[in-house]
Amino acid sequence: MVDSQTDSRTRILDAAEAIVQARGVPALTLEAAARDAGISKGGLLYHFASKEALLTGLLGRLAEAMAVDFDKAVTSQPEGSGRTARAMLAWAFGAAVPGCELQDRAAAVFLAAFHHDPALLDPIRAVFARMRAALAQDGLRPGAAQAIMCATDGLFMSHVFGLYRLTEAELAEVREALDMLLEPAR
Amino acid sequence: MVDSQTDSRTRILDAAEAIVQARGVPALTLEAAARDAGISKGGLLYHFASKEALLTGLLGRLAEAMAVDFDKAVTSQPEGSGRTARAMLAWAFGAAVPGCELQDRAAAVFLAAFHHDPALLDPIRAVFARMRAALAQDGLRPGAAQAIMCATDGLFMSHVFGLYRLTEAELAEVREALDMLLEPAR
DNA sequence: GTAAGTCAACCGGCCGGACGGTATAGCGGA
DNA sequence: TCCGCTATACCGTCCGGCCGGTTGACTTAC
Repeated sequence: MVDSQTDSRTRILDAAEAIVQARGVPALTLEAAARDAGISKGGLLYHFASKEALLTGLLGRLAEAMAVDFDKAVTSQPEGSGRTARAMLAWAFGAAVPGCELQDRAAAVFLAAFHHDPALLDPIRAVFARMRAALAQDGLRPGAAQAIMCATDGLFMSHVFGLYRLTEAELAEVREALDMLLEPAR
Repeated sequence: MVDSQTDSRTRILDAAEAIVQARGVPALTLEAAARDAGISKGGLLYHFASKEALLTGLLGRLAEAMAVDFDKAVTSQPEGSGRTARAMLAWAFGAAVPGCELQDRAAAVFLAAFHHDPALLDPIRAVFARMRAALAQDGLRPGAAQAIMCATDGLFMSHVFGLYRLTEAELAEVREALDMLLEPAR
């Protein structure tokens, strides 16, 4: 199920994410998470006093991972106009094809948390707000950066719900189209 | 809760959608749907033999409404290159601001159905596939039309999960940026 | 050095409640 | 009378949460 050795807390979180990914939100029960993490239900409840606490833990971890990952994408882009938007494109299209581990994790945590209580997504909302703030002063035409973010979010949603999946060729074409929006303010 | 007079079947579907919108997916129980539809649980089960049947009914209705609405948006656009993409923009941005009734309904049905069984979304997937097929032969630069669809889907997702909400001014800016992608193949 | 005490970590069984689904009886119009 | 529709009562299951108890490592006391 999940690597032993690592501390129980992260083993539980890993197991919970894996369950949602593999068997869906309804399958995420405290018993199942405990079992897959290799501990008893009581043991799980020692670390997370309620299901909500477990979900809060999942979200905190995800929000931090997303923020770190995104910041890394930004700093790896050359400075200048449209830096944040370029980072977002690189981030989204880099994650869309391969293991896209973070993408899958995000989808699972999103759905599980939202199902229990939409307010649990607040940490993620904060991350998105930060991204939007950075995009707003990116030096691009107003709206262009936000349009790029919407597009990457749309790709993410199509992935979450499995509505459609673009081939690599299609992805490249979409990216090429979005690159057009990167030209600085006219 | 829901208008009387109309036949029970649609009253039940309306009530189910309203419950999810108002109180979330977990609140959608057969009892609650029956009560809000002004009917007993047994009565509901006469019309929908199981919860899955109820969700299937919701999805069928939604898929048809979406297809009809989208086709209407297409035919109301002048013919020519990029017609489908223009329709999609008009559709999404027309629905993003006001009552956006269909948008809210879609969100509710999406979440409820996906939670029960992701395969239930197949009718919706068919609608999306039709849209993508229409976009692919829209006469635009390859990828531009799909990029527009991704952007509108992103707007939809931000709405579903309440991740962020654009002001009308921001929406107008985003649309202006996306309009740039409408220029015919270079 | 060892006995006593302490504390975090964990176990596993139990309970109350809710939900999906079934069974069966009742009602009103054609 | 028959049939479409509705109401009521009930069952089995499952899940979240709780609780008493256990282990083992580490400190302290003598």
